[in-house]
Amino acid sequence: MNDNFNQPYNPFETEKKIYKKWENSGYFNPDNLLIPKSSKLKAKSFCVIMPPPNANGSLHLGHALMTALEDIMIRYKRMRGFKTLWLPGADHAGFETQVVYEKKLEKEGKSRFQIPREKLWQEIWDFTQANKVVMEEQLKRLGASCDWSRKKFTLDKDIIEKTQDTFIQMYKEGLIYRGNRLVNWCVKHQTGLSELETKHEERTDSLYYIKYGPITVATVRPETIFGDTAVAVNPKDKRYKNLIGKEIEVDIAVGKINLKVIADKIVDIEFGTGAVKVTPAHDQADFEIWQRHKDEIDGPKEVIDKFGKIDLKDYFPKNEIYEKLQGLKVLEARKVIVEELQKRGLIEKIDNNYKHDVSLCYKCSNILEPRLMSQWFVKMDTLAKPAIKTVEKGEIKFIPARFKKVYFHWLKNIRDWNISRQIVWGIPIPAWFCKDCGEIIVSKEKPDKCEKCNRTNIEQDKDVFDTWFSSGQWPFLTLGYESPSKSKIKNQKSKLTDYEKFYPTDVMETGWDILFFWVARMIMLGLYRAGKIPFKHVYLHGLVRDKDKQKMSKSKGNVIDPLGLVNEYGADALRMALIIGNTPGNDLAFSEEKVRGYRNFANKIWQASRFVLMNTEHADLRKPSSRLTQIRLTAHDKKRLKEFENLKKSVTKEMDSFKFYIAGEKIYHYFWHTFADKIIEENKERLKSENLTDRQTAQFVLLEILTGSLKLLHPFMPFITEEIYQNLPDKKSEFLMIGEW
RNA sequence: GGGCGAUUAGCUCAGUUGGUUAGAGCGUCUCGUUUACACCGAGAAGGCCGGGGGUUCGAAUCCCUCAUCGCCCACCA
Repeated sequence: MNDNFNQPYNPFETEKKIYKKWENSGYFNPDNLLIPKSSKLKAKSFCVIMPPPNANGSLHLGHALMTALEDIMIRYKRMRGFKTLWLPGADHAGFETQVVYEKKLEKEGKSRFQIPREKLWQEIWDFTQANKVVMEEQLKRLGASCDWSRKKFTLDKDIIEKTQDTFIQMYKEGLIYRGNRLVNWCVKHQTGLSELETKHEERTDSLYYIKYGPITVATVRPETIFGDTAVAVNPKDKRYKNLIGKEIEVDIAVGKINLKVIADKIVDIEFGTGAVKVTPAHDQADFEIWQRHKDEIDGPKEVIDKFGKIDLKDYFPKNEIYEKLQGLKVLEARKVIVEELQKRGLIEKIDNNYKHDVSLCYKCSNILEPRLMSQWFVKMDTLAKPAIKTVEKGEIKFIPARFKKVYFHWLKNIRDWNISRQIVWGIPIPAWFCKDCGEIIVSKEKPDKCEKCNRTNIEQDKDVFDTWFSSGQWPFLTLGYESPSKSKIKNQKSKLTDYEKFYPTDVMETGWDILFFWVARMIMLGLYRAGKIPFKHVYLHGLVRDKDKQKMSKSKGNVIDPLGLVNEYGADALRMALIIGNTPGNDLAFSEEKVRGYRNFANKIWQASRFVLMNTEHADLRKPSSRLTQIRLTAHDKKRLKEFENLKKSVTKEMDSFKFYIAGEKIYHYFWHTFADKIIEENKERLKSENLTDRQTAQFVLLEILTGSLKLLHPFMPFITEEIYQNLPDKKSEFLMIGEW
């Protein structure tokens, strides 16, 4: 018995040692993998692009789940003889990271608005680089068998350039336009957001009924009346029939304005008074009403500034009321204007129990202020159609399949995508503006002069891309996609590129919560730019919750650090706890007890292996010739071996259909309750036997099943299985990691 | 307002196209110091498979309906 087998099993030292060995072996890199001669699969490839974790903190349990799932797929395919690539990376995560960094600054009593652009950018760069190092170490501790030689960052030079190329190409083809539209503006973070970055919450507010001359309108936002440009009613509403098309004089305290009454079918006759004030600059629905009635009514009048404060200077002369309101925040202004209107007897009634939804910033939960801004938009309908089709045709499969419906619904109702962000942390938009004539020039390099007026007063768009615009291109960018013209020249003679070998990738494994943010956009952008789907399968895992099914959050104090668990119980145990009983698409109730249970299992594997090896090391099983002559399998032995073969088949089947939670449980159950509890027990007598044949037959059976079991277990519990394999008397390959399944 | 999911043992969940007495882990209880393992072994208790109706020789599984919970989407001021 060799000294390596201390007990109980100690994962801490073993796991670090084993990972180093793997890493030094080079077998994480598919280029170094030899395809076994016996494999019928030849040089088939298998590729998973890791969802790049945000480089703004350390890994949480969700990342550990992602790592476990993907590593299982990768290790399984590698053992099945595929040229297997798992490509790691990290995401600069624009807005997310900037918010994290801002919070850090706030704690130090600083504000990002006081730091010059370039300096802030450099600070966040250093911050993310430091985080990347930590994250990579953590991935290694979890056993991730990814190819570090190919790791990518979303701000790598080539990624930035190719992201910008896509933008330029889309602009040229009319898929991207600059539009002056209402965007979701976060007053705190001072940036616009896409509709996916908003959340909705029900609020109880007051609904004010305000007299607009002969008409009474109902509104929750009386402070926007300064920006009114019309009153809308439903064309079928008899009450207002003779007012449609006429102008009415409205007293709005700060002055009097004339508003045209228009008919629009969006107005609900039943709601309120059936009449709506139209404020195109500060309400999405009103903006759209204006677009339908451009000829009849005035356009947007902005009376709220980017800080969420009232600004009347462009539209009203200074007077007493003006002075009271100017510069007030929205909610304060609301009080003041209501008071003033009440004084004038213009408030008909107030419903204080009005329930409605408000849009909030998904990060800070402040109410979003719709604001009129010039931004870059991606026209989505053209991109969405092929993305729908390819899933309908089954070229991309969802696991679980029900997410297809959610995907279709979103794509069929998709709205144009605002990709401009008013932050510093991100990929610069390759666009330039002529300060003299306003011409827009889309180009990576600064143009010498304006294409239109020939003057040289040119400045770059200060905005950066929505982070999902770059990560949406991740699969083909990380694999080194080159546009066809370039790649032709380059590869006439040379070997296949990664892109040619691995794209489309095989599986995209990620959380269902970013189905729209990321998965849908990768499909659209992959089809658009590379002309091919980015992946064949989408495996969506759920959220890791605490044992009471509560969402883990810092404020609740129920966050569990995966590395703490790795240190205490080992990565193998943590991986099992995350995988078993966890079906795709469903959230997981996670508890430390579960990890402890699988730590016990790891020890079980250790002890059983120890027993088998203790009883075989002097058996001289190393020489096949002696083995063959001394072994006589009984009917029962054959039954046991057959039983294992059946297990292997069934586990293989589950692995191939992405049912890792079942595969893992089957092998777990077999190893503990069949191999350890039954097979070892029933062979103890024979191991003590005087009869050499009996003894060696028992040794053979135990060793055979142990080795096979280690293989089946390896994708799930890579460390302990490799460590034991290294101590086996006759191992066929250098590592279990590249052993034949 | 649309849509999705869930409801199975005390807890967390499986149950693949309908097919014997419905499974696992954890927990509970009883027994056991058999030299691989107490991070263990042997055994046990525990379920009108949310309610109601239907299809079927047969339903946890298919259909309808109701209830409760969770989630996503949506420009009703």
